[in-house]
Parts: sequence; structure tokens; C-alpha cells
Amino acid sequence: MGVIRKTKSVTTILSYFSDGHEAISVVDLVERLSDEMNKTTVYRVLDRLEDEGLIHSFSGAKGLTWYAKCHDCSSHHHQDVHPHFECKECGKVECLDVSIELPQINNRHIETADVLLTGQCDDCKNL
Amino acid sequence: MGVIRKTKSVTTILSYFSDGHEAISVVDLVERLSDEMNKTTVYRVLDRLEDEGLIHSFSGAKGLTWYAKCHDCSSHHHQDVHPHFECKECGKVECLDVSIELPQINNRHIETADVLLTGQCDDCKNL
DNA sequence: TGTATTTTTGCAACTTAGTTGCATTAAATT
DNA sequence: AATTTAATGCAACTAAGTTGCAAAAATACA
Ligand SMILES: [Mn+2]
Ligand SMILES: [Mn+2]
Ligand SMILES: [Zn+2]
Ligand SMILES: [Zn+2]
Repeated sequence: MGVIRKTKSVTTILSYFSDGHEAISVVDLVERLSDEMNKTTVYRVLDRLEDEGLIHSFSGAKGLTWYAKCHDCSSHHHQDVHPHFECKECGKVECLDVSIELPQINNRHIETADVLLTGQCDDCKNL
Repeated sequence: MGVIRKTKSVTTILSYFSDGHEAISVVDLVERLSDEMNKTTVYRVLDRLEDEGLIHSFSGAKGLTWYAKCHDCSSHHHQDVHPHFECKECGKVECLDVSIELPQINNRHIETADVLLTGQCDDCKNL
């Protein structure tokens, strides 16, 4: 338990995740791998990689699912709590290297905070 | 321009929005109104009501679209920037009466912040 | 080795939220 | 009342994601 099998699909998909902070949408990945593997496989491999704490998923502005590399997670310890940013101009999505403090709200017990910021990325700002 | 026509559908749908802060998912609304109006009508009426600043939409944890009443918006001025809360136990979704300050992020121009908090609501906490 | 067992993959069919085109109905303008 | 405009119903569609099952690949183990 707790070790991902490095099948061909796994290796291929992992190679799409840069060490940086840029995310990939599942739709994009399915499209780009369409003549290499089935979309069901893409979904299932991403699922396993997330279970093992290698990548994490979140929803973008249009409700699509995005994945990005985890930096300090494992299957036991999922600790990647940061905002995500989506550029309205070019559509790029990235993890922000900022930590989120869970707000205290009256009469509620807050467990998670999903923060999605949108605006213009550096490239698009300077056009 | 800028005035919603109070058709039967509009009145019926508006009656589902309490003056409080609880949200309704579109799916739920479509289901509850299923023998009264077509789902396309529900989507279109919600759309119009949002355009006029009477309600606002956002995505819940499972990617569904939710709507809630706006408190200080109009068709000209959409100003309802607050976090939303989804209870993991009972599924209730509500607007939180707290304002969000847009974070400053290096090299990016942030325009909007969507914050979704999840956890336990008051009712579910005390079970 | 070779055989049995387990895991992964492909494929087709399905589910579900949301959208679109078009004809009909209702409301507002004149 | 006749004309114009906006709202609705309906059926068909789109797109993301899921499921069941059989085939293929990887692993275990005699
Ligand atoms: Mn991230
Ligand atoms: Mn709200
Ligand atoms: Zn950009
Ligand atoms: Zn609750």
C-alpha cells in the first residue's frame, strides 16, 4: 500500500506535470493524450496519483477539474493548502505559493478553504 | 432596460429565495419545480435575475451551481464579495456575512476571489 | 521458469448538468 | 385590435465525468 505502479500511462501522465506551479486541466490532458490512451485511463491514473499525494485537484472558474503537482504531500499527509490563480486572458492556471489561514466563523467548524483568484497573469498584464 | 418582468415563473422562483443567507442549488430548484415549469425556464430565469443583481451564483464543492439572494447589488453594481460555506454533513450552503479582501500577489493583477469554506454547520456540530 | 492472481487498461454505454434552436404563448407597444 | 417583443416548452444536443465488463499487462509464487 502507498506505492504507485509506474506503468506506461502513469509515467506519461506524470511527465506532463512540471516541477513548477502550473496546473493542467483534465480535459486538456485527455485531449493531448487522445491517441495514446483512453480518457477513462487518464481519469483513473490521475485519481491514483492524487490518492498517493503526488498531485492534487481543484476546480477552475468554469467548473473544470485541474491538477497540479504536490510539493509536500504523501498518501498519509495531504498538506497543500494554497490559493489557485486563473488568468482571465490566457486561461493559465497555477498554484500560488502562499498559505491560507482557515478563518474562524461564528458557530461553524471550518475544515477546508478553497480559494480561487482570477485576474491577469504577469505575461498578460504587460501586453 | 434594467427591470425584471414579474412573470409567473419569476415570482415562483423568487419565492424560493429566503431573505436570509441560505443558497439553493439549480439542480434542487429544477427538481422542486419540475411539474410547474421546464428546466430551461429555471436556468433562464435565474440568469436574468442574476443579470439584474437580485441573486448571485457560485460553485459548490461538487461543482454544482448555487444561487443566493444579493443584498446590495444592482445591474450596474455587483458588489457581493463574501465567502460561501458548505456543510459536509447536511449539505446546506450559505453566504457568510464577512467581507473578503483581495490579496496582493506578486506580478499578478487580482480581480476576483472565490472562497468556498467547508466543514460543519451549527446544527450538525451539536449532534 | 510457467502458472495463478491481481491490477490496469480499453471500449462502449451511461449519467448528469447545462445549453441551443425553434415553434408557441404571453405580455407589452402602437 | 394589430403589431412587436420577450418568455416559455420541448426535444435534441453538448460535454465532463463515471461504470461495467472483458482483455491485457504486471506481479506473485509454486
Ligand atoms: Mn495547487
Ligand atoms: Mn453569496
Ligand atoms: Zn495570462
Ligand atoms: Zn449541516
